[in-house]
Amino acid sequence: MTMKNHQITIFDLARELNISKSTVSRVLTGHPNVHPDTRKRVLDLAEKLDYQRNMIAIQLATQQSRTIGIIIPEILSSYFPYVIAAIQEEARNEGYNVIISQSNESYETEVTNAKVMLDNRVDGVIVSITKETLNFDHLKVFQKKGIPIVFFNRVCNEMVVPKVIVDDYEGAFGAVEHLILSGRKRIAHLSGPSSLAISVKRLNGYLAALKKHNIPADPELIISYDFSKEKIAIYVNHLINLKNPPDAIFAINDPTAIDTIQIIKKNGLRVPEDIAVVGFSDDYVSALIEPPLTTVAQPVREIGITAAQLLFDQIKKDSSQWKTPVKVLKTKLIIRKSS
Amino acid sequence: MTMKNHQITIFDLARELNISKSTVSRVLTGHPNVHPDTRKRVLDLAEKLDYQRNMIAIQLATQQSRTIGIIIPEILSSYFPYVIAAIQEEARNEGYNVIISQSNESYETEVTNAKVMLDNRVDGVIVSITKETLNFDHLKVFQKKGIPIVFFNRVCNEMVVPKVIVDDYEGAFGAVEHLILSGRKRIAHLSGPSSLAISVKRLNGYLAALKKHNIPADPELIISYDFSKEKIAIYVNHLINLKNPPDAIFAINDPTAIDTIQIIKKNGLRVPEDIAVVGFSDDYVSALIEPPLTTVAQPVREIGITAAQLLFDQIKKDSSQWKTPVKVLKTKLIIRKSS
DNA sequence: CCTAAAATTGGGAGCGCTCCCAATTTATTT
DNA sequence: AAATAAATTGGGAGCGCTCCCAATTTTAGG
Repeated sequence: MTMKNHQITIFDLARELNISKSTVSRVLTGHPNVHPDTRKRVLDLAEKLDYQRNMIAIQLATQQSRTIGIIIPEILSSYFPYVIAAIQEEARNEGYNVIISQSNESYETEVTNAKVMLDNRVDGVIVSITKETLNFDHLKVFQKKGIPIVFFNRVCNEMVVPKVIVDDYEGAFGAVEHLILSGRKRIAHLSGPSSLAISVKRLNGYLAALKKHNIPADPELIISYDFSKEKIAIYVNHLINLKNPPDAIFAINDPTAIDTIQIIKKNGLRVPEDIAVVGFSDDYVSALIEPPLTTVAQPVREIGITAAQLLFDQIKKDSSQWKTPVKVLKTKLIIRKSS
Repeated sequence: MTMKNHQITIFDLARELNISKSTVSRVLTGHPNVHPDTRKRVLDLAEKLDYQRNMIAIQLATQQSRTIGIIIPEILSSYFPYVIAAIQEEARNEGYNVIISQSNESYETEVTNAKVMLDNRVDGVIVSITKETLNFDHLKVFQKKGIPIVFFNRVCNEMVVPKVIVDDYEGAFGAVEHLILSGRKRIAHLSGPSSLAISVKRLNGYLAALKKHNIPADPELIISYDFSKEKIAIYVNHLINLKNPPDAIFAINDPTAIDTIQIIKKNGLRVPEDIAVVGFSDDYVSALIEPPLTTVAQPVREIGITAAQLLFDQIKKDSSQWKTPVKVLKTKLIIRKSS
């Protein structure tokens, strides 16, 4: 029961200056047609009275929330915080607020979050889906209502809207080729859930690199998993104990790669001597672990900025002029000691 | 220019059912005094027409934004994301939205962000200040306007409001005592800016531990720095090259400790054999680096939950009943290989 | 000095909803 | 069946602001 002391409104300012609220509104919104003297008087009084505009009223009147939403699967790895930071920066420049929601990799939560965004009348959303998301009705609603939506990282294939991704295929290809060129013969791949396009693309990059170098793909060495921490140990141990174990592991992402390294070490094997490991994303941690992780770096900042720009492009234009570009950004292989 | 297709309002529902908007409003807000049949008819139609309530209008009418703000210095280390995740969870349970803003350790930005929160009429804020924040007028405004505010981690001493902190003194004391008990004689301390209470408290804990064990504090071994990455190398190198160098370093936080380890290693010295290192916070990274970092763990989840609860306590009560508890949570020393 | 044009201001409806109070309908009691 | 109480509904003002259109004032032109 927040007892708000009566707030100062434009009407108060108007009364005090003996002018109309319309005029006050004009100067406060930076409208040009107002006498310089009047403008000054209003501004001075607003300053003096510590007037604070009520965005909620403005939003209602203008039918714009000046808020964008970000829906992401998690915030605890370093990839998303960096992207978010970049998005927020762009949003601030445009004078927009940002509502962030984590889905915690849960489809249900993602649906709820989308609903909340809708309730709050966001002017646009930037989303990266959960590993569980197979149905996209909750996101198509935005399209249907004419609310701009932009995907990044984990995108929805069946929706034709702007997207920002990296060249996962090429990134994976480069990483695996690097392993091959450094003499690895049996390269395993810890893949992600096949529902995610990034999983498939990285897997394809992996397969293509093998093929190019005439190494037959061994199904035994390809494991698709659902990002659950507990499972990694099982899979890595399984790989290690094969009669013909891998001499390298290419992991779908850095957290997986890092855990993989821990488990390999726990088994008394050495990285990279016995098994080389390569990850994807260049998390903040990756340079710090022992051995430092070879990984495919993503331009996180650029991803965030691009996504935000694509969104604001739409927000500013009439929906009839919307384009649906898919920006594919370049990755960069960072070779460290783990390979 | 988002072309919003005319949205369905409670008035539309009312007209369709031939009842008044008041009644529709009643059922939609869960008001009890409404005939069950009517309730059902309204709910069914709302469902059928995919009615979506307009939170902005509700906010204006009720004078409540149902939004809380979080102001933090940064989001890129793992401490804050964890705390935020916990706060968001609590907020969701209470039906509140969350606006997050990073100050990037800049006072200016913090002031701007506070203003944005005010513009958006947040019902409360949870804040952790930047290292630069010495003036608190921008935060006192919340108090003045009767908007609940709760501090955590980096708190403002001159404001009497609820706070959530950990026992920094004791945490530091325990960490340093641990170093002493494991035989270290010359323990340096990389402290934070003295403007932050946590810096002072951790420093005091450090000093107290030395005192207890009759080790004279050597000013040469105590360095206060401003969290700037570049400086760490300078300071650590300086310490190493003293005629009488330290055999242990207690760092104000984990990022500092981690960088310290890197620099020590770069100098050809071993951790912990030559110099032991202890950090503070138990960042996600800390267990993964080589050697794994001994650190003082903070109950991040509990911190977030507690802060949120303290905030909602106030939001729900009249300001006359506000209490100003300072919750001091326990830390836990996690001993790993770096000491 | 009068008139037309330009600049500036005011009035008022409207954004979608809540909530108080009064009106109406239904149920209860004697 | 009348009178009263309880349940349900409707009306309308108000939240703080924007923005269109009309009114007023100022400036320019002849």
